Amino acid sequence: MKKNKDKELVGVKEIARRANVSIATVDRVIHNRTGVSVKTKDKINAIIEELNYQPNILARRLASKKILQFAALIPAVSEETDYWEAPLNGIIQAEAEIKPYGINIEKYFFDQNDRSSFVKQAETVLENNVQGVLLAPMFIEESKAFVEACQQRQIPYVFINSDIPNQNSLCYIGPHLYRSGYLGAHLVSFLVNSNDKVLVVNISKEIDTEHHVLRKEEGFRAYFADNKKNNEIIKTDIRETDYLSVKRNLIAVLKDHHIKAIFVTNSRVSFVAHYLQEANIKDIPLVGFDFLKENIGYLKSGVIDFLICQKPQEQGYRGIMALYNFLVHDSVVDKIYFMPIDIITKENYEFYRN
Amino acid sequence: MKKNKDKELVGVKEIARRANVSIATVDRVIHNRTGVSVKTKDKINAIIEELNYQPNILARRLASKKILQFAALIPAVSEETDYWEAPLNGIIQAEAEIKPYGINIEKYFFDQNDRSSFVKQAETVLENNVQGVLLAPMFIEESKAFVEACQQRQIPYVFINSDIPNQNSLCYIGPHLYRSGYLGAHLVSFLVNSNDKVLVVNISKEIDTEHHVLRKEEGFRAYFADNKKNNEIIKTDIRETDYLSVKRNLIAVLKDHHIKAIFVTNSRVSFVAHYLQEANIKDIPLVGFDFLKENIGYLKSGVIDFLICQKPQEQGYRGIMALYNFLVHDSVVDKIYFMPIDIITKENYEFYRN
DNA sequence: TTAAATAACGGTTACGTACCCGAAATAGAT
DNA sequence: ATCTATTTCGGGTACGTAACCGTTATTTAA
Repeated sequence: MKKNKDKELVGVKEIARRANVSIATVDRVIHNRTGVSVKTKDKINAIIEELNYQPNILARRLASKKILQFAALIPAVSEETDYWEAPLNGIIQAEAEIKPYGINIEKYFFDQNDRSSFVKQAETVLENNVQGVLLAPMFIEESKAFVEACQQRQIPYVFINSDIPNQNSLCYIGPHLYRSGYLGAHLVSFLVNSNDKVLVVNISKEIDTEHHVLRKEEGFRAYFADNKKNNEIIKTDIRETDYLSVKRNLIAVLKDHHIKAIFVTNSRVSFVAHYLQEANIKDIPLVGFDFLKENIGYLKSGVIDFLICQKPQEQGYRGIMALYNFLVHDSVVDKIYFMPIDIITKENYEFYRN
Repeated sequence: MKKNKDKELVGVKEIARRANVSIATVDRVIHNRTGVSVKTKDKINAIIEELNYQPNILARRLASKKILQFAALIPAVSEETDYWEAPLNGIIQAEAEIKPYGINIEKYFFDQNDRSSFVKQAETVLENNVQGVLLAPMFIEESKAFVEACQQRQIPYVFINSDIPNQNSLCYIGPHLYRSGYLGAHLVSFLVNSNDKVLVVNISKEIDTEHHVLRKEEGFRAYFADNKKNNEIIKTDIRETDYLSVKRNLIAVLKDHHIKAIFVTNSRVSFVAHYLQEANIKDIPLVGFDFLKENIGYLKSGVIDFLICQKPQEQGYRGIMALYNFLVHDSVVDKIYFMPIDIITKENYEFYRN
């Protein structure tokens, strides 16, 4: 079974010749359109199989003037957090890369704090008939409804940043939340002694539905349990995302407990850092998430010791490329692609790429 | 100055029409071939400028049957270390991605311990006239000679894994050695107390010329100096890369000094781990480099605490893509692309991509 | 002045695929 | 058997660019 390296320039023309039919007929079976008898269809398929025919993508995309339309349905960058700037940049990067090959990407932004804005944008996506969708399924039920509509229209869709299992998505690209919390605990354990009290801080308007926050905390606690560390773990939920609320809450908790390290389960860690700096508290190590500008600032100044990051930009990039590879090269894509769990410190942040 | 979004389908035909010349003439000035008067040439160039003409890559690569030949000149995977398997995989990955667009990559392997094998392979590259070269310039002088030959032939070349500055390479893609040693020291500092003795281990046949090893040690020491830590830093150079030599050396050093942590400056850290395990030494933390199978084994079992890694696979991938983007899309590429300095632990290694 | 060489350019085909349009073959209806 | 549908298929053009080859205009040499 030797490879036919140099012989791999078989095209529809050769297939047509061997099958004693015209190019048009071959084209019909390739795109399994109607108008071909079963007999010739089988014959042509056999030849395609035998020759291991690979369509020339260049010629294909050149000939078919149609350009593929992708939709990216993600949260808008808000004043609250510019986290979503990163995935957006990844999407833009992918767009630049595959635009020459006839792909266009339309972005649809919704408000993370407003379910209805998601629904509205989702409807717009369906109206502008697109061939592929990338979305951040933050609102579970609404997302389920949306992807069902996609399924009916045979539109493939990929999830990024958080997953909804068993929804027939083309794939999920994002973090393993539990394990990132687990790693967070590992890092914290470097910074405390046994029996030191540790504080977990959740800052989110919708803590109960935000699986991000919940699963990370779960992983965090699991680490201490698994490693038989008996540090006491205090926890505080802060449901208002403005600085003053965070501050008020922290003052109360730190007064009640002699905390030796703080773990913040999301990117709002900069609020905590802000408070620690303001209160001139220097002996409480701080670990949090995400490569945001403010967070990096506190990392540089030493207020934050570790940031855990999961390449949000690459998530956007890979999400688009998954659609592209599936639709254009029709290659198979991994159902789940967990992003690496990166550890950012003062010493390596300048080399990090989100 | 509004973008001409929908109007971006100007081709040579339109240019020819506006310039009152034939398509062929336009083609001549685009590829600045001879046979065009200065006057018409200028006119056509002006129109190209004005219309912001972007050649259609699909049509271009389809029409010009010529396929670009790239050469990858890297060390062979040896029994000593399979480090170079990773860059090779990255190269193969890039190859698969751009093969449909008419790029072929020939791999040339040399023996890291044999300069002459490098020279020989380099000559072969020059004979098989290629359009772009990716190389690991391990042997400085020989590499300089080679890239000079490339320059004469107008062949662009990129360095990976280690750099030789001021050699007009298209770019360098690889680690910042000094900073990775610096980070290594930071990690070690988590594992020791002040005044603990720390051991630096260099394992390499050519320590004096291996800037990898040297610059990392430099960065390592700098961290302790910068942070006013007065841990004593012992250092041992092991110039034989077999396990027994390493073991003998370690026994001697550990007997003379009361070492509290070990930092190995390259991927041979598994030898040290092997010894620590064999000797049943469990209280000496170990930090080293690279995501190799043996290293990961010791990371899992807890003998190695941290691995620092710089995505060798991605280095290969990006190196090829730099050539591709330069030659096919003629886009500008960054002169230097430092890889992120990744921290691998027991908790996140499964998600790491080399 | 004429032939020859060179410069400047146009016509045309080819690349591999998509798809329209019409022709031939077959089937069905009367 | 004749006529109309329908199925099945081939011819041909288009996509945007590359490059060969031939033609005309211009210059140089003899």
